[in-house]
Amino acid sequence: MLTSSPVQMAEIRFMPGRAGEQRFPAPNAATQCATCPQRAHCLPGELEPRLVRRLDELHFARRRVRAGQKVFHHGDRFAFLYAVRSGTFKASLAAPDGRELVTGFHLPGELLGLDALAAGRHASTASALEDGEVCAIPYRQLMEEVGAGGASVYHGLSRMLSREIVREHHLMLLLGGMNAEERLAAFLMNVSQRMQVRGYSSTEFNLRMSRAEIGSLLGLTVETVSRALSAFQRQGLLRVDRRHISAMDVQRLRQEYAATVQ
Amino acid sequence: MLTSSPVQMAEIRFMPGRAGEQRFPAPNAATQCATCPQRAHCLPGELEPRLVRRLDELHFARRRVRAGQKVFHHGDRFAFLYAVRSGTFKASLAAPDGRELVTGFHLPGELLGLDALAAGRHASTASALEDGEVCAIPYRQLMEEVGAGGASVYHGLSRMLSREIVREHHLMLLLGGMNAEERLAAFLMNVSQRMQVRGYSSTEFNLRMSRAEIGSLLGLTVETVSRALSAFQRQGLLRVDRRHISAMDVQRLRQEYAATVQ
DNA sequence: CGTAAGATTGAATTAATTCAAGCTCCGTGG
DNA sequence: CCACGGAGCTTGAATTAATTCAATCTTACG
Repeated sequence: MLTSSPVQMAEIRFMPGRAGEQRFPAPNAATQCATCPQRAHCLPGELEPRLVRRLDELHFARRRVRAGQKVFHHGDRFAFLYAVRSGTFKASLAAPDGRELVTGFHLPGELLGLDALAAGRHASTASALEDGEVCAIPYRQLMEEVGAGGASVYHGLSRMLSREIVREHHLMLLLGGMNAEERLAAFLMNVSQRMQVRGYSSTEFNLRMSRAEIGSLLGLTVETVSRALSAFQRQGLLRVDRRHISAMDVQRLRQEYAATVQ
Repeated sequence: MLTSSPVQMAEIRFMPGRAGEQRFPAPNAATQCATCPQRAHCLPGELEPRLVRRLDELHFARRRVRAGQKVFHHGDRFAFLYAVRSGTFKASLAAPDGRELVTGFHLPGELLGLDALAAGRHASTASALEDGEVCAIPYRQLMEEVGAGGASVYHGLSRMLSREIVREHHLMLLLGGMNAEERLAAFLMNVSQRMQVRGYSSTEFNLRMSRAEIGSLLGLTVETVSRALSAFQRQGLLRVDRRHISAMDVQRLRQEYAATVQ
């Protein structure tokens, strides 16, 4: 959802010269799943090494996406799934009244477009909250891979689909049964945990999205989000400086707002 | 979610003698997907006839589930997906504070347990709102089918997973951005539409769940659900008699509560 | 027929929204 | 370089929608 620093993140991913930060400093590293720093959290993380090599033979195209640009728009014909390679992305729906409803924020390794399989058209819109890159996975080719005996590719993908369902269950739980501060606490703990998994600090990070976008995800207004953040700061649970969160006391946050995180 | 009448529903499904209501009155009809009245809305609906026959060779076990009984409980080891064959089922999560949070109601043809693929354990609990039957689909065997070249089984299943994601998107949209009456209107229109797809009346049906369960799904209290229903009745949008809804004016409901339905 | 669970309705309370004002930071152009 | 302007954020006060509390009613079921 957010990175402790955009510069740092870019460095880890795109400067193969920096040994120690990248485990496989192969010359052409960045274009292959096998050597992608996100592979553990991404589709290949679900596959045996043999199949990852096969996946790489598909040569996924990488696409730069500038902040604010869309990866796909709802209604677009579905041809590719997108894996976030770097940056933070926002998935959203158009509400009947025209408003935009955020359904999730996506960090490196996560897939975009899983709701498109149902109807062959994208049901949501994905856009970049900061400059980033996605890998375009041609769905048809991926399926041919399944046909050619790579049934475990299917396993990996369906597990990611299922994971998305679980993620949304948690969001529903939050929307259906928690008050404003519990929602925000759950959100922050979720971000914290996902940052940690990716090797970043769990107590200090940058929110890449606006208060309004957080509110949209959590079913709250901007003002309520802002007030809740201020309240947390007043209680000494964290420090807020614009979009930078620091000194977050995850443990106290958890016990005071007994909320499950993804 | 609900049926225009339990008796009627049972008859259609389990009395092969009643010609005209059942399109394939084969002697042993009920045990085969190929002749199941729900097949169009279920997994086989996504598959070519050849594969449906193959699916049938797996001989899914049917399981009677009495009202109130569980199909599976969250935390259970995942081995089967369940297709609703008859009856109405409720999927729910245990909230951190112990309350039960309903995540959906499931009608014949819909799958239960799709959230279990992610972790190999059921993430939710499914129980029957009335006596009914489910087909237990052994997931491992289904996967072997994919391995043996039935890649379209994969397609069908992933489309159903994706559809579940879309369904939950709509629910989130509802929870995040609508007021009480809009939520209930969206819920009723959703039920109405699903009833219609299954060949029942879209303007008259029985709700199989309590007001509390509807409230849980919609993020509202029992009282609020009750008040909203009364308001609809006062406006002449429908008639309520306990759990029976009749004379529902879908069109007016839609225009007065401009809400998208699944 | 009596009881308990579910549903309805009203009144009081509260959490969150809406409305409104002002602040801060950032980029742009004078 | 600094001022200007706007977007995003914060804070306060008023309003409102929904919850909570409470009482009553209905009906399904033993």
